[in-house]
Amino acid sequence: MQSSQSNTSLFSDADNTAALFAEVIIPLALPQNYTWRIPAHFQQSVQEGSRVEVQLKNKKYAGIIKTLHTNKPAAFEPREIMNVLDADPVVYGGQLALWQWIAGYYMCSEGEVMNAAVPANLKLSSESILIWNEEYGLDFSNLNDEEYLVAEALELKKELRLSEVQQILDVTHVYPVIKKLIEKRVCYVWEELKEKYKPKTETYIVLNPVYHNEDLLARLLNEWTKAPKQLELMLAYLHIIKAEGEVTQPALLKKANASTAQLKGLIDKKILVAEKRDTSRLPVLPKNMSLDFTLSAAQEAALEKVQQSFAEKQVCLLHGVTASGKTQLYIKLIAETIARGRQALYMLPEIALTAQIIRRLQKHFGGNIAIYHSKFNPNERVEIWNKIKSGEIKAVLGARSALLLPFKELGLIIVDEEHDSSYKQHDPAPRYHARDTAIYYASLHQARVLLGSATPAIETYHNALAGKYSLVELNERFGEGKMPGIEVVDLKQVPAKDKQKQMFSPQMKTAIEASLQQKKQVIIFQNRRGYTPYMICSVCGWIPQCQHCDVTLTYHKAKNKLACHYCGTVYPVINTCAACGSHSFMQKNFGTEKVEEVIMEDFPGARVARMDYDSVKGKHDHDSLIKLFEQQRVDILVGTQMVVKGLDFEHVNLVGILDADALLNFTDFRVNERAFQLMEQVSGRAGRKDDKGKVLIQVTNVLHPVLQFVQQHNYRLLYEYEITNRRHFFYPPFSRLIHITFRHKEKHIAEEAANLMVQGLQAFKSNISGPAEPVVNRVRNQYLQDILLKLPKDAATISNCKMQLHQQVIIIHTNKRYRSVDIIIDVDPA
DNA sequence: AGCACGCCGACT
DNA sequence: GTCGGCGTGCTC
Repeated sequence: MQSSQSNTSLFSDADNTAALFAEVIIPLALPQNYTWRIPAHFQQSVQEGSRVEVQLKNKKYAGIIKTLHTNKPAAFEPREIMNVLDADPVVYGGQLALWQWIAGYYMCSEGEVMNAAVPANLKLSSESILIWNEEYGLDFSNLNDEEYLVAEALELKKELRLSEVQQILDVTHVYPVIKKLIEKRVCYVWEELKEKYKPKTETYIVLNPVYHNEDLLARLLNEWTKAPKQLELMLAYLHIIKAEGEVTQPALLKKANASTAQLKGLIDKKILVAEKRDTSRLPVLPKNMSLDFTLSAAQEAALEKVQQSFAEKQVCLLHGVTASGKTQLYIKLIAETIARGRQALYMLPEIALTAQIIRRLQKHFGGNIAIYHSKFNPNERVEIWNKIKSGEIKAVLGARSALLLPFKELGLIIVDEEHDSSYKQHDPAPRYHARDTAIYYASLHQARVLLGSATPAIETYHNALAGKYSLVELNERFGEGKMPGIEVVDLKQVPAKDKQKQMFSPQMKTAIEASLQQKKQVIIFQNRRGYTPYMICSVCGWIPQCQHCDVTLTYHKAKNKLACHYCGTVYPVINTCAACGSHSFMQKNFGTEKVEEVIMEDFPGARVARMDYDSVKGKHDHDSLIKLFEQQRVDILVGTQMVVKGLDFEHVNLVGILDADALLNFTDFRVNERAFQLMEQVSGRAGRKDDKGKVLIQVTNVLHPVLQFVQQHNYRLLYEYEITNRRHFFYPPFSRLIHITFRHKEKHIAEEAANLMVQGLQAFKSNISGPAEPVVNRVRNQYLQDILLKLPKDAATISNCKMQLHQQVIIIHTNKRYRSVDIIIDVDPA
């Protein structure tokens, strides 16, 4: 990694070599990139995309060179770079261009993008080390207590890391004390930049080359006198090496059943040599590919359509029902991309990256495919990074962050479960949407994007119908798979003997019993966690709400607590009405916790498990619960929408949706879209080959259009319904409304910002023609920044804010505590 | 991200 | 008075 400085003698800094400068990306949220000078002796070794060691303020960083140029900055005198860290660039120009676009589009710094893209072990920053000043002597009389403590430790150990000083002192006092110590010349500071990536090494045992001469070797063995154990080991070694070609130290010792001392003896006698070699941390799989399956006629036709569409359009939406075998299409397309000599990226939402899909891909692509997601450790990441950069790895299966890997020649990006909201990164910048970013990336590099989903996001579907993307439908289940029959149970028809017992209609009960009897499995879907979604005072109707969110509090029976499902605050159970003082509350509705309890009462023989946010905390919980269910060690799985992410279960033949009204009774169109997606996805879990299965939907509003669409499995109808029945459309294909939230802890400042925004947008409004999608982007990119600059001095904090674009909602927030002002602006030109 | 500097309220 | 919290500005 360290570059050589061997050309130093060829160039002197006084040489008339043209002055060279570098714009460097530092992995920090800096307002812009800064420029360093390249001293003459580095001019041969620097390249765009390489890491350089630079000093910024008092710290050293490994930054990445974005551009090299000869324009000397007029406003300041650039410092010199201190070192070139890479002989070869760590990223290609393609990545740098993508970073720039992400930074611009999602309003963050390129450094923040770099932070998200580059493995931690490649983006080092310095650690301060205090070095004892030998000339100081031992006179500690002019030091105070804290200074004395550090000085004493320093005198003993000669140097201290910052973290060690923090252990000695109260954390808040570290810097002032160090400052004093430096002033008093007790010590000085050294900034150390360390390469964190360490290759993994293994010790190989090789024969001293001298004994490659057969005669010499024979004589050595024949004339062997002492140490019979060593001779034994020696013979074993020769045997193994003949069979296997090479052998590592632990393997040798194990196979020869020998001790380290015996081996050491042979090494000391210079007969054998121990050699440390770098090895890979990644599993080594054979690099052969096997595509040992055939596509059905429907799949074959869809594949052909996709391939044709790529000739004219960059992006293709593959709209295929659950279990239609989309993955097999992907595998064919990946193989084809590799055959063309380009790389392929297969993206999945993190939660869907299960062992099952990983094994499946590895079976077909062996060592040509790498897996990449947030659970890999930093060293492994560096190795994957380098292998992708070199082109050794041809395909990657990963979560959204895999998009930022240094692909050399990416030819195909598959975005599976394209509608999944976890493609949008929310919290740390860059707040990018991996699907949209993939599409941009493809346009930069003539790659193709395949979006796959059984329930496409409405904006994707719109783009497909509008002709921006091509559209391929796959409406048939693969193999003998049949679509489940969907039955709606009208809860109004269920006799209301006991309101509480309406959880399961007689139809639902019969169906569950039938499934259990057939030794099949059941999924019960209720999209509310907890025990009781809200409690209501039976005297005055008061409902406990969260102090921060105005959201009703859900009762959790296991924890015996009330919880806000919006902000997560937990409250003790309230027994007294805050409005009238009564002690009588009614529990309203039911969540998964209660469903589980009722099932255990009603179906005593059945094994029940619950899958929701509360029951599966760690990632392993999710995996192991899925495994349990897969192995049929659970009969009934109760869960929230979590049950739809993950896998196809072979033995499920009944899916029950207990309270579809909870999904349907919203006015917001975006929620209808989600309701549809959820119901469609849940329905897709039912039925397989031999048994087409059944979906039972309990609902009061049986005539709800979304419900009817679910029954017909027709997304297009939903889409048209949404257009013709416009409601609150905060969304580009239809919407001219922009919803912006301003947040600041001083409400009047948020209001002021909102007012300025309104003025700006109104000025903008007269220029609008055509669809609103570009309008939103222009407003955001152009006006928002102007507005922030125009804010009064009093509101200067706003200019320091972070902006987050989520779909078309722009949230501006500063600190943890804030008040918000929402504005909804109609930018329709009419 | 760090770190310095300046402002303001809370204390020996 | 001054200590320490937080808000703000700056880094080639």
